[in-house]
Amino acid sequence: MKTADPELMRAINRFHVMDAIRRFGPIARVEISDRTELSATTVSAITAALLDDGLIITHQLGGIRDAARGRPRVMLELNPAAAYVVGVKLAPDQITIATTNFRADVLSSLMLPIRLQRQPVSVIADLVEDGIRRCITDAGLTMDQISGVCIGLPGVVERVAGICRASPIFGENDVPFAAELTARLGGVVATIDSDVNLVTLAEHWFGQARGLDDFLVISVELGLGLGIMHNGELFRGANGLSPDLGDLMVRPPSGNGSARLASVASETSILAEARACLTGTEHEHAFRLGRGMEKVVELATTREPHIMALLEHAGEALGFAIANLITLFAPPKVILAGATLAAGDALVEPLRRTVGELLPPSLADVADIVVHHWSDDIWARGAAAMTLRDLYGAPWNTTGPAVHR
Amino acid sequence: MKTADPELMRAINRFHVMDAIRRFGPIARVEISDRTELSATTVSAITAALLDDGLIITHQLGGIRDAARGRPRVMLELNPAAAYVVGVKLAPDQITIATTNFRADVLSSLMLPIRLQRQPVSVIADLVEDGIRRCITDAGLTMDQISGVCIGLPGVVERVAGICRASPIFGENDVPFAAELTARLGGVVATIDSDVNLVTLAEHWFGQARGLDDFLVISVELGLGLGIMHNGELFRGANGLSPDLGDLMVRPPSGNGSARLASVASETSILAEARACLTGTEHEHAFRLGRGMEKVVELATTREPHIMALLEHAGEALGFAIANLITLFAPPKVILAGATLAAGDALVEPLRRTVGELLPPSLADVADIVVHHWSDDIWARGAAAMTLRDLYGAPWNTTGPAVHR
DNA sequence: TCATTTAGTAAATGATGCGGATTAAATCTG
DNA sequence: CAGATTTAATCCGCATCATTTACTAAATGA
Repeated sequence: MKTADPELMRAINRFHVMDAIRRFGPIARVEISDRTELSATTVSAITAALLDDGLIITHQLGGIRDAARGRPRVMLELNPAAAYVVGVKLAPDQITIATTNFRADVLSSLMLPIRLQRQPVSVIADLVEDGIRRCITDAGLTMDQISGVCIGLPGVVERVAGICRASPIFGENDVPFAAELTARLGGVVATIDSDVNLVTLAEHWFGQARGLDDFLVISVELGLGLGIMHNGELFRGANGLSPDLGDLMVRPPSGNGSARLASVASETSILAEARACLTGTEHEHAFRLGRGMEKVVELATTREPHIMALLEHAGEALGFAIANLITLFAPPKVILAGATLAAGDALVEPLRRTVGELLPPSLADVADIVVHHWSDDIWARGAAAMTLRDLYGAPWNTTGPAVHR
Repeated sequence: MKTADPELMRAINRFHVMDAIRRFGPIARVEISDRTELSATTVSAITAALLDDGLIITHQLGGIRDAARGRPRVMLELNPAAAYVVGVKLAPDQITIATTNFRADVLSSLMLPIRLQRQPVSVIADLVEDGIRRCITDAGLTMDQISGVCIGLPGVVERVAGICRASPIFGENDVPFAAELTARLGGVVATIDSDVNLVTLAEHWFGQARGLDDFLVISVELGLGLGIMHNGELFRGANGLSPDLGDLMVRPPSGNGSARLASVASETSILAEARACLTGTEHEHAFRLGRGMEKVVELATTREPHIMALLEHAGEALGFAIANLITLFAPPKVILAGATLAAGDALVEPLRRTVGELLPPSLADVADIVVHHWSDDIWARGAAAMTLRDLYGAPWNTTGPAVHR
């Protein structure tokens, strides 16, 4: 049970101030005071401590002066150099890594197209470690300047325990991957999280859901993921487990029995089916080269009937699941993200149609379904943001209960 | 944005102390101090204020003395007479009302078997008002002693706005039922909430989920409801909407297309189908008398094939939905509640089997599915508890930031 | 009777947020 | 160009609160 003492008070208010500075860029103390509804005095005290700790910096010449009179505002912003973090995104066929500063600006990024599946955990950890070290060097930094590393991966992840319960990446279950990496990074703490949670946070911080406190993110990649933002907080299941959307059961395309969503609508299943129905055609070659998805996208633009039917089934299955999620959460926005969405309307149109058909009338218009095409390193940026989020809220150095120096 | 000030601190700690007293019955200050991790002094101060306000009372003669030496503990407990509240549960065919004291002990209860469907809102409000007044009188109280009224009803309810978005009870949507009743009760504030939320809270306070901070409640009555307890808090969708489980889409029994869960597994649908397949038999009469569910239960015990098949379909559909919910929330416990469960294993066994079949292996054992048969007035007790919960947390009289008198 | 033990309270201390007065730094005005 | 005005930020004093330390209360045990 968290007991409320003055220290907690300070921590809460400090977080609010940090959050306002992060969200509203260079911002004057008065405006922080307005937005947070804290008194000017309190804001002054907190920002003084933050400046003292080097977490924020002043930015004289405020630029736009709203009223031409009076003492000019001193703008405050995050000190980009206050901390550096690394974000990693693991996908079955590629590792993406990004180094960012305290403002979540990407300083360097790295993409390693490596097939991770079937590799032992230690090999994967080695690859990630090498990539992280390389990426840090690329950014002109050294390991001891790094405040934290966050690794996002598909599947069921228990963040607080640092354990990956199940993932297409690992052959085994219950992999303590956070500890595995922390051990390799010489004192730098690594955390893990579900990859969708990272996109969800990224959407909240930089993306289409800025300022929106309730929304869902559906990631459609080799696996399927669900991120839930609820009341401005990432929703995690009991024990901090992240749900795996692919494990949801849906109405199958054959119209008979039931099927796991992952077996109908994930990139993995789409590729497998596409390959099956294109065997013996001129297109088969692309699948052997690992260029299957490009071929599917290409054939979708030419409206190849088999592919269209296949994508329609996938879209309908996703629509079924999403309709149920909207029924449960009534979110004002649903964001679709992930590489598979390159297939475009052939996938998304049946999805929207199915959601429209299945949603109860009372919820017909609550959710705005949007597609967000993102570059790969943004996922890694989301991972970095996850670490920064902890740093912002952490009892930082002396910013805590006023250690006198 | 909620700013943290000393007053908030006090409110939080006061709530923790109240919660400890509520949960652990007669309890000494030392033990509160242990459990809440607040200092003995703080507990002393807070309990003094609570005593002063009459919210708790001392209970000398502590009873069991753990160590035979030392100054005896003074036990504290909720003052039953500190406040009285009324809980109401609306079902399509009956109104249940209960008056409780501050400890949520039921003082009087009332059950009105009235068919509410198709009645105009004002008529329903009149009926509820009359029932409330009657129930208060039965408890030996008067209206001005009542601190609050909470009405639970099936469907989609927006608690904070006091609006029922959609319900089988009302013919219309967006009914401002809370305002409707508050206007009739002469100053006593009425709130509304989804009926499952009330059971969920009741399970958390008095039921099978005491001390459990994550669990789901599935209510199977004329309608279907879902209650979610997450991190010790009732989970509500965006805008404070409560989800309606009946609107979820499931795999239909015919194995083709998809169907709304309510059309397969609610008591309404079960009765309709049972009536259809029993037309022309000796059993038909029971349905005309409105005794359909009793007849279904009776036939289930004799394993009548039609009924068994029907209940099996319903159980499978529920299992499908519940498997998906477990995938999403990974709750350690799922509680099934509601009148329809009287059908027993004919319904519950297929449900368990389906959940077992559909759950991904990684989640196979996380959730314990239990059935809870409850009497009707317990639902109303849950409604009362919902009001008490607000009272416990409210800035009470002078217990707030020390108004000097 | 008096030491011992446990429960509960009082006084002192320090952290915190807030309101009102004050200072700082610019523009406006005559 | 000097003083008035305006807006931003800070200083000072106060009230609240939780905590630590010392103390009192009320029982048992020797």
